[in-house]
Amino acid sequence: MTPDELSRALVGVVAGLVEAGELTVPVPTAAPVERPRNPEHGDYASSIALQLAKPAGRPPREIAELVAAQLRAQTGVQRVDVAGPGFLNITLAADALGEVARAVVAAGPEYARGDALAGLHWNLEFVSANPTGPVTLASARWAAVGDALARILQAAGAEVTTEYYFNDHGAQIDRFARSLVAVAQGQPVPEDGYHGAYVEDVAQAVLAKEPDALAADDPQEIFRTLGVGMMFDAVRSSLAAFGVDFDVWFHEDDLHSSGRVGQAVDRLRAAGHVYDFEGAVWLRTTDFGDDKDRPLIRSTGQPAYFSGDVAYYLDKRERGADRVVIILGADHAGYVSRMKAMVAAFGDDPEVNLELIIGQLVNLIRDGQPVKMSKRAGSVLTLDDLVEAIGVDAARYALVRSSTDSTLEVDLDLWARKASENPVFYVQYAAVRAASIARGAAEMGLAMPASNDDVDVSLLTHPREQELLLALAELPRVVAAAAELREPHRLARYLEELLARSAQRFFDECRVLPRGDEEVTPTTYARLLLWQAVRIALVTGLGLLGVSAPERM
RNA sequence: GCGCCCGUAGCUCAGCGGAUAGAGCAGGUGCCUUCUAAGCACUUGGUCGCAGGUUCGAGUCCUGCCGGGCGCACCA
Repeated sequence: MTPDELSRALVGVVAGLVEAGELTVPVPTAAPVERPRNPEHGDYASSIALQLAKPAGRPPREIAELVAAQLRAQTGVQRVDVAGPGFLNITLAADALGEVARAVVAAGPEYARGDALAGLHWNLEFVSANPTGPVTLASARWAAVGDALARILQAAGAEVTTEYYFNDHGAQIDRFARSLVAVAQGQPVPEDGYHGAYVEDVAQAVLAKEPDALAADDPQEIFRTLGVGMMFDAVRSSLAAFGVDFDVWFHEDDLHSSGRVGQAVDRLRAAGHVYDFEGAVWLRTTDFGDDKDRPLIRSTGQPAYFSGDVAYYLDKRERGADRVVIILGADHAGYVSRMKAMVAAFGDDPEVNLELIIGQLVNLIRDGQPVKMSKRAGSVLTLDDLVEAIGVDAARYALVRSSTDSTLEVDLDLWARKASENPVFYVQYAAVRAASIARGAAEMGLAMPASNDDVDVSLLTHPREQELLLALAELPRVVAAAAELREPHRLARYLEELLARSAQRFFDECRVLPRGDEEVTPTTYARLLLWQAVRIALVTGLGLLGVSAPERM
């Protein structure tokens, strides 16, 4: 019996009591089912009686007793106690709990899937850095989080399109091009230009391709086109090495050249939210809660950066996105109100159609000291540097395992270690042990029964087995919660603190394969089935985070 | 000054209104002729920043303070 099934059973019990006239309350759509912290409080606890007390106008313990009496009659429920102010402490029968292992193996990778977000099309944009330099450490966090979130939303039933928005239009690009030209001419980079060592590399690469570039009519245009193209390739290649690809690589320039920026502005003007002032065109975002109005077209006639955002949002909606999600760094927190206002100006609901995830920054620690970053000197730490230092799996896991609301410290020494104190190693090692046992069984010629239905899962009564089964039962709920809250770190924490930990403890206390002349028993098969379930859950869970689960290490 | 985020064990961090607040690291102590000890167990360590409020119940929600991070352009 899974927690979801138990929740439905509780709702059914309440409905029955209402129908029988023993309880007068609106029947809830779902009943809370939690894993109690204290194991003495059973496998699961429900506060349903506490929540019904008020609408029923009766003491919670009295309601709890009514529900408990009915719940005890359910198959799979071994014991129900009323505790404290009115909690129901529920213990499942061993066979009902053991069925979880069979269910996981039967479902395979589908076990983690749900349908909570089915029917909605999500557009998820992340990273979206200017093509004026390598992918930075901060962007790396959004690559890891965004990619994991996309996988998790899909696992929750959503249709997801991932997008990268190249800001390849406007002043920053011009500065980049001027920097390339300056370097190519052997002159110092302009004050407002780009100073990293890579600028030299790109400039040389442009010259290698177009040796006469500097003598052309418009050298800056050649350096702009070729240089930006090279940065596109560099960004895509860094992300690909990180295991991140996008469904759509969107170019800001397309919005301008195709006229969609103009169309979006016209549409807002027709809706009455645009005005002209001192030669510039403004969106009256203050009508929708912004601090000040924002320019769409500058008095120079050049479109302001914001106009691209406006047209891009409209474009996403017109391409079918019900929910537009954008992951941004904390340095863009100031954009939230104008973006929300723009959504409202289009007549959409800013609380529904646009979601901005503002994530905090990343700091690196090496030898116990912060790794210093100086953008000015160009010594910005990059995604490539991080991958080189600790590898893709550790990098992705480290970047995804904390709430995006918290600034993140990544201790390079810790994440490079091949030991259990390294969280990603710990989780992967649990999966390796599962694989190792399956290999051992195969080498012994130990074949599972023809059907998993013939495995007696009621034999899984050891405390470590029960703990592990309860952990396995949580996976679908954890994935659903991570999707609904847009918090992939919940899945990582579940994997290391609950699933892998339970598996390691199970490994330590419960021998599976027979030694020497020991007999193969029904328990052997039950445990092999349990390990199969664990491996599936770990591989699936790590997969949703974009982290591999090796067969051996 | 205004806005957003954070403040939980010595350190790094979990904890979508539930019972006696958790994990890893660091400190202390045990367990390897046994499926990978690349592991496990035990143990030390908390005024959940402070003060009010909401309610059956607050680390969690609200208000105000204190401390830290990031923003506050006709830049992108």
